Amino acid sequence: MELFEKTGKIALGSRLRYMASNVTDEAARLHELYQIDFAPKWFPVFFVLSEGDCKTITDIANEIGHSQPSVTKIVKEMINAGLVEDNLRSQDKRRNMVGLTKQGKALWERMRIQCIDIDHAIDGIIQEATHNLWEALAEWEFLLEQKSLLKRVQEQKKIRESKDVRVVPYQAEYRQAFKSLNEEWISTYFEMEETDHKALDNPEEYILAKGGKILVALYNNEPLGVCSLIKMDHPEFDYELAKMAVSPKAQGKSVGTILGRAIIEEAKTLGASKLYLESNTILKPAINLYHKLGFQKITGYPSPYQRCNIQMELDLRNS
Amino acid sequence: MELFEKTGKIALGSRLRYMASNVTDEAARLHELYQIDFAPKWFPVFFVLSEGDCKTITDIANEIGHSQPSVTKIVKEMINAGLVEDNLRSQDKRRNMVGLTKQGKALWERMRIQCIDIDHAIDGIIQEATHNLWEALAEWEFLLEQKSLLKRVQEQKKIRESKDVRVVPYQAEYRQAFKSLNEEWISTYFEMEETDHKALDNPEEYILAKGGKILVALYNNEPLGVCSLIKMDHPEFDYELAKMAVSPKAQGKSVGTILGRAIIEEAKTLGASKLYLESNTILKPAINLYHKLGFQKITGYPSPYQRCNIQMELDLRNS
DNA sequence: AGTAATTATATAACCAGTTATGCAAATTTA
DNA sequence: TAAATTTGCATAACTGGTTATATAATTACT
Repeated sequence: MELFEKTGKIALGSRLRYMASNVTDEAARLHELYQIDFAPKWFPVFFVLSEGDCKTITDIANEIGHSQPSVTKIVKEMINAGLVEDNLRSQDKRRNMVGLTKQGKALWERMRIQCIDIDHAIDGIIQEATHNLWEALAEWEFLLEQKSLLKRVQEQKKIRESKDVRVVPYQAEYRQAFKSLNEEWISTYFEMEETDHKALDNPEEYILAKGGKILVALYNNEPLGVCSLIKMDHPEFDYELAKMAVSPKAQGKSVGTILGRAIIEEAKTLGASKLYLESNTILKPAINLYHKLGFQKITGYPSPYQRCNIQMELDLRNS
Repeated sequence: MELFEKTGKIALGSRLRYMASNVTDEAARLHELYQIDFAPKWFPVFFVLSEGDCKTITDIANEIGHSQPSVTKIVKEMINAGLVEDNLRSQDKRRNMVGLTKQGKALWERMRIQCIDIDHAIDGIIQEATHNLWEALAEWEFLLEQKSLLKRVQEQKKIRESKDVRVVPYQAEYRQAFKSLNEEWISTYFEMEETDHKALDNPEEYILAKGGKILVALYNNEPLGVCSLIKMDHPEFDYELAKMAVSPKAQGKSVGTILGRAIIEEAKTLGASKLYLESNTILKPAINLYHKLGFQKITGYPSPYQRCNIQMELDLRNS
């Protein structure tokens, strides 16, 4: 199929289905070649039953990775074909124990020969090819079990989108965003306090004029994250990292990380040696982010905020 | 799936189907991730329409390798979703020209980004894996087009079965087979002649007693092929290769070749230096076999058989 | 020009699987 | 020990495809 070269790997599913149906069609004709009256779809059930004892419908389904109703249907067909018997010995009357009939066992003996021929034929193709399809499938089953395709694509999306996040200094046009993004999370988890209102209603005066800094993260020119450094009058700490807020719309774009790293760089260029922050352990993603950025938990400083139950610091002289 | 390791490569079809369904399921969830209201099965149609102009149902079906009714259904669904318009300009009123709507084109632009992420994600798996599934599929498509799986298995069957063919010297128990196998082909294509009756009714006297040899090919102890060397009283030729017959039941087991090689070996151990045979060009498979065994066409010797229109020789001193 | 053959599509019926559901038997819990 | 839950299976309805077939429009052939 030429199409697959054009679409790219997004058509992997279609390509697999296409190959599967080709192979299955040929398998059907193979049974004719060996003059065996056998539907290819019976094979997995037939195989597990050939291993010996009788089994329940559900056990077979689990072993072959089909749904239970699918096995029920196949077993019914195989009973009609005389290959399989059901309701074999079991005291549990819900269970339907299924096993091969004499005829089924005899057919299996003939089938094994056919399997060997097919195995050789497929090995032949593997020899001819430079890429081993059989091994590739086994490997992919493993790799996708480890980390699903969905997860892998999600990661790619994040990488791509985070490339489109720009961090810019605060300007008057972002005052509304600075306020609403912060109000959103504060009023969701806590109550707005007096100190919040002061800083959010007039950041120019309460943050910038006092030597602080505000950064805004833009995605498609829309402000989706904000963050500020507030100048502290403290023997140890130069700035407080505060009023960090990221819109829920921006999830999965690493906006928090990008903004955090940018504000730390900003602090460094301002000549800061130690940063301080206060938060609440209820905000798990935020705490995780601070940790990732290098902040360490500290204790014993007074806070103007009621909601604060954790304090952290970042020593910039280390890095 | 552990099963696939146990069944061997005969389950290739199942394994492919299993992987295809896994990948397709994840694809469906991917569209959710990107908040696109889109059924994965629409993708091939959507893709070919995105390439530009509108197309007929049948053209689309051919391009994506689906049946025409499948495309009819998909197009209908996409019309309901507002992505596609039908009955676009065409003077031929049988044709249903289909193209993307504005909305469809807009969706394609968003989708392209998604495709890139998926491509990257799949490339990532390919990097992790040692066997390249994508390339393997492309290669297999090519190799199976060159020679179908059916044909390849047929070849393996032939190789295996020809190993079970045993060649043994003539014994009285094979007299009936020697006669009937020869009568079968002679009376199908020609008339039985006087010379035939003599040799077939009493091979001990007319062939063996005169220093000739008869070999019988057995498959599962059943005589399915016969062949004889008849001592010639001739300055150039030592023996005539004659009364070679293979049952139609034995087709695809290389019985003819095996028997031919055996009788040539026999002639060598008898010290023969040149073999002779007569046949008819109507028997193409036989002539091919003689050729394969090394016989060369010659002319100008008298024959007791009416049906003979070609004569061949094999010089044993060459090999 | 009229008939026959071909083409493009829609529709119906099927196929190999799925999920959803209901029922009876068995097991667990109170 | 009775009630609640779980288990095993059959059945029904759906899905994404298929083949077979009917019909209308077009083209080819007297």
